[in-house]
Amino acid sequence: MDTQKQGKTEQAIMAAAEELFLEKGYHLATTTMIARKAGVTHAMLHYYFRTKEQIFGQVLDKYINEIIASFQPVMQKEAPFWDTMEKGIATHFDFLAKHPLLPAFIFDVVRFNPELLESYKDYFSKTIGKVIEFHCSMIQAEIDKGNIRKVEPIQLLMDIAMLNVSTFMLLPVAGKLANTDKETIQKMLQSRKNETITLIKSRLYGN
Amino acid sequence: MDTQKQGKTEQAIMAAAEELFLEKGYHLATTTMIARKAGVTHAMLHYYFRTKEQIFGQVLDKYINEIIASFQPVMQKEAPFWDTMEKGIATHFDFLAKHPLLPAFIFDVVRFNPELLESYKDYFSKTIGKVIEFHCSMIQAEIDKGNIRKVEPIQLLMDIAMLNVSTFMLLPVAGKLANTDKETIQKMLQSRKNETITLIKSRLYGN
DNA sequence: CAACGAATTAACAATACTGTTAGACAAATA
DNA sequence: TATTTGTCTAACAGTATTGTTAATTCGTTG
Repeated sequence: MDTQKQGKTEQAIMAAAEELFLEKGYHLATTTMIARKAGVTHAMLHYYFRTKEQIFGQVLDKYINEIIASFQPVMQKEAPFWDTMEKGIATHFDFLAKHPLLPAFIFDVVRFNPELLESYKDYFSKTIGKVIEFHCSMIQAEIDKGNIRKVEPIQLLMDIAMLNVSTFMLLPVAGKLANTDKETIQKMLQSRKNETITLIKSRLYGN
Repeated sequence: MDTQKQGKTEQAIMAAAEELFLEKGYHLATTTMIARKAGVTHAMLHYYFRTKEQIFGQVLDKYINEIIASFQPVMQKEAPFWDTMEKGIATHFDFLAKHPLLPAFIFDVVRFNPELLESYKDYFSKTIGKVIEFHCSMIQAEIDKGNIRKVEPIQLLMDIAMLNVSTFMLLPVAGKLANTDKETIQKMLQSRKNETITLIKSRLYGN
């Protein structure tokens, strides 16, 4: 809300909080660590943000808005069906590539601080919900026209979301389990975009 | 290793630890909570298991062995290619259905206690690694025979793993974000098995 | 029954974390 | 210059956590 010009200290705390909360989640990122990373005493954190939950709430708010914003540019009706789908998949993928820690962050919140999400639920259904419905009816229409194979639209969207999210959330984990070096993982990540697009295309067109 | 007949108390602690570690991960499941759930004082936990890390290690060990065991029955060479693939997907899916919290548990360990996994890495490549290689060469052979479309075998296996794991790890989270009731989610979960099989089949055969 | 060992408890120690507060300091303001 | 205001620090309080230990109970066995 009041993200205008904060003082240097406040900004430093906020930046440190963002990094640490994304990396470690709510409980494992302590106010003391955040303060140390920001180069101030932990009293400053409480001075500016009152409580840990407050500052976490601000970080959460920022990223939820980013997520929701990232869903918007996908909906333009004029483009041909498959172009829209492909662009949707790619946009979703690219957003995740820019924020690879975000899925785990949200996952943690759902798991351990679900009450913090209550206030966003209306917001969700009015934004992301709309995007899902848009795509579902678009897919259904294309089925009705006989242009693609019969699929459950919501299942197809889940396929896409799962493949994209797991690419950034699970693939690196599997990589660590298998002792894969970072460059290899990076290359794998990149190759996933086309793989997902191809997979979904096969499902719809069988080629 | 010595999972023979433990005393009642030891078993109760172990059972409570399993539940809580799976539900909350290493850091958020406290020894005090585990003890309370087991109906004993927390001193008993230290009496039987010495440290929190020890008891966590035992839980981890148990589940890693279950995971590895679950990969084994998939490899029988005689069956036709697609039967083997389909059975592999279904087996993987069914195992996850039986242990829906396991992916998040392992995810947590990789994130927050990676040192505990070091000792398993050899074991991994000698078991799961073998299964992956087996399937990769099986897929490659089928491509060479011209029976299926050209795919990167490892990508296909990642598709399967991602789709199955996300079904149990991410779908319920999405459900909570969207306020979906439990029965609906349960039905969605079940429908995912066929969806994944169909999706992979399309990719390989285009029908 | 006596005695030994295992199981259990309650109390304690040490540490870490969140949050508060009194006071110091500095810069703008009157 | 004197005052006020916002910033910052150091110290503290309160709680929760992991782990220890001395004392106690309980069961088994000689």
